Amino acid sequence: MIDIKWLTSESEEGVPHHEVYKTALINRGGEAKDVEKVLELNKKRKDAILSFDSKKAEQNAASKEFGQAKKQGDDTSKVLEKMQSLSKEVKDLEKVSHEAQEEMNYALSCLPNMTAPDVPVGSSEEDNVVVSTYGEKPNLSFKPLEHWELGEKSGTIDFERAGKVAGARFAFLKGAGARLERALIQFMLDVHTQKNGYVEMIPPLIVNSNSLYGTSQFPKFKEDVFAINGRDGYLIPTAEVPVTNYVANEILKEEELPLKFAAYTPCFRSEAGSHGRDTKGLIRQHQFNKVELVKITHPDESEKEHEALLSDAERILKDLGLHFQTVSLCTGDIGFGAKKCYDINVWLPGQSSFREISSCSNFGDFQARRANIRFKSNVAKSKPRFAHTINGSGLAVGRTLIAIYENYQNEDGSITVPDALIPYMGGVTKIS
RNA sequence: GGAGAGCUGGCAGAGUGGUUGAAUGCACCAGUCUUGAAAACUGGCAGGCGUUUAUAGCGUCUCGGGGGUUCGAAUCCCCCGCUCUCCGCCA
Repeated sequence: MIDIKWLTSESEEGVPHHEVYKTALINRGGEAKDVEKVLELNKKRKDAILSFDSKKAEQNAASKEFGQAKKQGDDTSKVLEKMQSLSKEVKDLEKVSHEAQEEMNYALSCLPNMTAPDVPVGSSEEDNVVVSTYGEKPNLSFKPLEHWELGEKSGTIDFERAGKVAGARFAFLKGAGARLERALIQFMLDVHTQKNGYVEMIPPLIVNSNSLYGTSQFPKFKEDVFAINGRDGYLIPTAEVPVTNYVANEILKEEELPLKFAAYTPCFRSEAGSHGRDTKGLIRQHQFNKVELVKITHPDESEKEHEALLSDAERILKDLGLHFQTVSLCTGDIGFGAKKCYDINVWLPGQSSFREISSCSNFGDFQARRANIRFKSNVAKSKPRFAHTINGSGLAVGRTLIAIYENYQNEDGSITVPDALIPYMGGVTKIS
């Protein structure tokens, strides 16, 4: 959520912040009129609050008097009629004020976050900026296969039967393929908890609409999640939702920041609107496994913690010996709530392209405002402040499995297990 | 699924229609005392919104959430959520 107070104020140089925001919004592909609308609704809201407050003050004073008169046994029947009409007026004004606040809130909650100054300006994926590259393409002396070919050949990934059982965009992992998936989860969690200092968490896989609002999937992206019948419940599209909302509506102690959580969960996405994209293979599934990293930080530390989280995620790829690029997403490609975002794109020889395997975002206070995550220091009279939230995949497990299949494939269609995973594979060193 | 009890400030816990945003205790903060600490004592200590230069003042809202009754609701009524106890079922 954009801070409405910030939006309606001016910078020290006298530049109205709504103009600054408008520029940022246009860079993201938004429209300036959405900002105008919010400003207008905000004015309406303030007026409504003002008239309610003053009428209510009138009523409160009269009511107090009334109570005292009644206590003394005075005749109150004369004023009663006046009080009754006053009461009705107050109720009407209250309703108007509630509606005005909700209207403004809704419009405001549909505005994306303000991007950080160092986010590259651009209109699409093409304009993302590569900030670092690790490793090199594997030197394959044969024409590499795509991962689904390898999966089908080894009998470790079964799309066809998944279609029968569940429909499109599902898969069975089988035998050594399933084992590799499990090994990856274990490996990632071990690295993050033992080496990177995260606290492991297993969160609920079903959350309520409030939580989805808190992390800004709602109200704008409602169609992307699966709803549970008969209750206010949705399958999580990412562990970011339950784990970030873990501290929703809380005032944390300054000294306990940053909170660092690592959570493995399956993730569920309806993929509405992506028909025809990545229909083959494991790239885009309705259900996939992910190890998610979440940090709740002090505002002054969030940039630093964001960079650190990125390298925590990159570490997994380095340990697995995979070639990747880290890109800073441009204004046109960055997600709704992110202030700044890095994607890690891993090299897939079968597809002969880099594919996203992690997305690490700093949300600033955008989610914290919605989920009401605050912290306070012990210093006298210090006010609670909004924390910053950061999250990133560390990593998408299914896509990591793909990367291993394609990068570690042999000419006969078998896959060599990378060294880092051998302790987790129960003796399996080759998938065939 | 059935029956009952509850949900109040950071925590514990009073309060059952009229200056109650809320007693008290703990925690926390500031200070006095002390070589220092502890103890004791003194004072402070919820958040949102509006107005405002203001973390001053004033107004307003908030006692799980929403609605209702009333001149007036933490207190009465209805709906929803959650927690606990007992029974049933169950990995």
